[in-house]
Amino acid sequence: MATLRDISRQLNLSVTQVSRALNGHSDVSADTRQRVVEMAKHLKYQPNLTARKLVMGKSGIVGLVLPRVPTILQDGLFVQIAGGLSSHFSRKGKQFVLHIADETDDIIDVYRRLIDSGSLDGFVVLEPLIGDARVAYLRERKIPFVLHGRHQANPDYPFFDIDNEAVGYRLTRILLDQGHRRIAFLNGHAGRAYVQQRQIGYLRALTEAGVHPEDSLHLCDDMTEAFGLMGMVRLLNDPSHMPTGIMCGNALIAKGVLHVLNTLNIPVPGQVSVVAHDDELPDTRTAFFNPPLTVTYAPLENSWQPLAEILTNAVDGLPIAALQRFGDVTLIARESVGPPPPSDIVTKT
Amino acid sequence: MATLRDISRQLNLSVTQVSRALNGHSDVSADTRQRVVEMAKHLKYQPNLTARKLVMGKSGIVGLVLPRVPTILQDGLFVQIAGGLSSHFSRKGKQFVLHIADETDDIIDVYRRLIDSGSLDGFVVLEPLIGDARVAYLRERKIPFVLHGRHQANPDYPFFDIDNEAVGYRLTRILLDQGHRRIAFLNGHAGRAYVQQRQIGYLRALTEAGVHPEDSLHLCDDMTEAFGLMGMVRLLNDPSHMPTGIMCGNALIAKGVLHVLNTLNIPVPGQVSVVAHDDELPDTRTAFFNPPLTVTYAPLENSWQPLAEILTNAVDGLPIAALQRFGDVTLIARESVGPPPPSDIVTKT
DNA sequence: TTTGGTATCCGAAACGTTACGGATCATCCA
DNA sequence: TGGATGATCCGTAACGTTTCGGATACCAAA
Repeated sequence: MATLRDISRQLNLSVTQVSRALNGHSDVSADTRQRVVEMAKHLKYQPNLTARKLVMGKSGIVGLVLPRVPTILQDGLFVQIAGGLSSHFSRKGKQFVLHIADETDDIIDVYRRLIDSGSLDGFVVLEPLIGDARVAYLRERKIPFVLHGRHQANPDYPFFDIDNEAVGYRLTRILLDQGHRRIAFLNGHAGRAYVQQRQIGYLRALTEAGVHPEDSLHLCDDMTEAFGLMGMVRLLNDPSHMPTGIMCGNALIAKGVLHVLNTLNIPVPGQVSVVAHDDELPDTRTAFFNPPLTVTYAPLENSWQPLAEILTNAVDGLPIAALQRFGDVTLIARESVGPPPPSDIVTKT
Repeated sequence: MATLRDISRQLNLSVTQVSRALNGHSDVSADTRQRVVEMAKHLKYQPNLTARKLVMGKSGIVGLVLPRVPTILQDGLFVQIAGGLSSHFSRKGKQFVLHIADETDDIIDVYRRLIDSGSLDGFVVLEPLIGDARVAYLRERKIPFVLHGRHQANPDYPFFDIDNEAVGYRLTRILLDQGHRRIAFLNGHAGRAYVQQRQIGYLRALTEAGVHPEDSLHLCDDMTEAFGLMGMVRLLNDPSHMPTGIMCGNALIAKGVLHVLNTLNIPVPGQVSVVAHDDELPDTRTAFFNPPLTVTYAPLENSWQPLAEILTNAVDGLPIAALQRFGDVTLIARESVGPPPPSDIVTKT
């Protein structure tokens, strides 16, 4: 509860000078600064964020708005996201708040209220859609934000993303290089930008290899185990077109796919090879799948720190170049990939 | 971005009067008030919360601190809690923020930092332990808070709770009234206050009925389906003491219990009767259990509004009498309860 | 006419911080 | 020695709101 004024009186200094000392300004002597800092510690001084915000126009608080109906929030993921962002922001001296929007509210209205109330400096935006309305609104109002992912190829706004086209391309190439020609892709929900980008990579790899893409082999749905189950069943229903390679948009889908294959005693990778992208979702360890899964690996966990850094920089007004970053994707080869069965090789050549 | 000053200039009034008009004070004429309100609407005036809180000393923000390791956070529950509280608080004109504490941090330190930064007016405290350290700390610092549950019988702090002793008592009575004498209670984690209170109700009902409680029939563990499974298996391992009635602390436990009974083809309620307390956890509909479950019913969902109201009142300094409320518990009789098998009745009488 | 009351309004201060422009003093070079 | 330079400091204003005490005008009662 101590104020700058308290410190200044103890030290026979002006409030101004104390403020400058504490904020690391230049025209304050080393000696004075030290005395101020010590006295601040002694009096347990905590800057009053409210007052600071009133004069600076910034609150030091950033937020995340999530819809109440959790599409991405299976199991512990929600906590992981909120916790990860929260701790990295607090490390940067920012408060992070999470706002759960009522399902009945228009999401843009929620942002509008939050912005108008003037207590948030910026936002983290998750799961961008193609042509995302939130992005459009935040850009229009010139509110700092950072996108987890992108919603167009070369954006002029801050983002952290992995190269999803490369993910699609590499997964496809793993299978192509083994000789597979009929490769299915159980991708994510159609509206998502990264889904589209991965599809582009997938198609590019196929056409490069002279394989004509088949629409029936590219399935889009929510990235759940259920989709993996249903999708795999659907593929099996058309034996003549049965693919020999399966790409899964995430580990949950792969779980469903493998469940079906294991249940039907279809050998993996003897008859069908499976690869996936692995975000390292909670309780989903691809290393312990049956068989252990070959994946492109980019833990979501690695996103929180860059997102926090980028948004912090965006709020501080750094140039756009400092606000765009890519995350690493590594390839982990395990035991779920092999050449296609001989019969299929013959069929194709 | 319009300020009080803007309105006052348009209307040839003082800033003071505009403020008073907008805040419903008394000494402002009806005519003036109307003009002010209209002008405010016209200029899209939004009160600057920062300025307001600076002068009033309150931030209008309340919070919830949760540990990152989610004990209570199975699946969608977390979102339900945060969303429910959030929307009810915003209806009361308060902002609600959620803070996920790092698992490494001492929880009290987290509260300390949050309080010292001065941006939170009060807290919602969930899952109180017996002799809860958070409660002690908040009381010591005289920070408003509301407890979901109590951690002692007649507390002098704000809380919302159901009568857990009655829950224990009523569940036990349902079974006693049918003639059961060996009644097991798969209760919750031992440190929790409500667990203790339910145990008290359970014991009271038993002794009232002249039944001597057996320690081996009262099991405590986390309220999960796994506990239901394990607990039921444990009970079955001692056939001589096999209970004819099972009480479950929540629906998840009951799910596990019924899973075991169904798998072993033990008829419910023919051989064993099962009752539970039902919080209406996400994805857990006791009406559709096999058989449909007789429960004491008190949806968690009903807690968020009273909690928001009570904390709001506490922050506003209302007397303690206005800050303690009980939630309703209703009894829903379904098909999981019947008399014990004849052999057992004979044995007992 | 005076007094008192009531309804309506206003100016100034305060909340705690930062930004701006200027002040003071010693030092240094011409 | 005069004037410029740089280091260090300070007073004041500002952010937008609420509150406090007092002002004004009007009307009824004495």
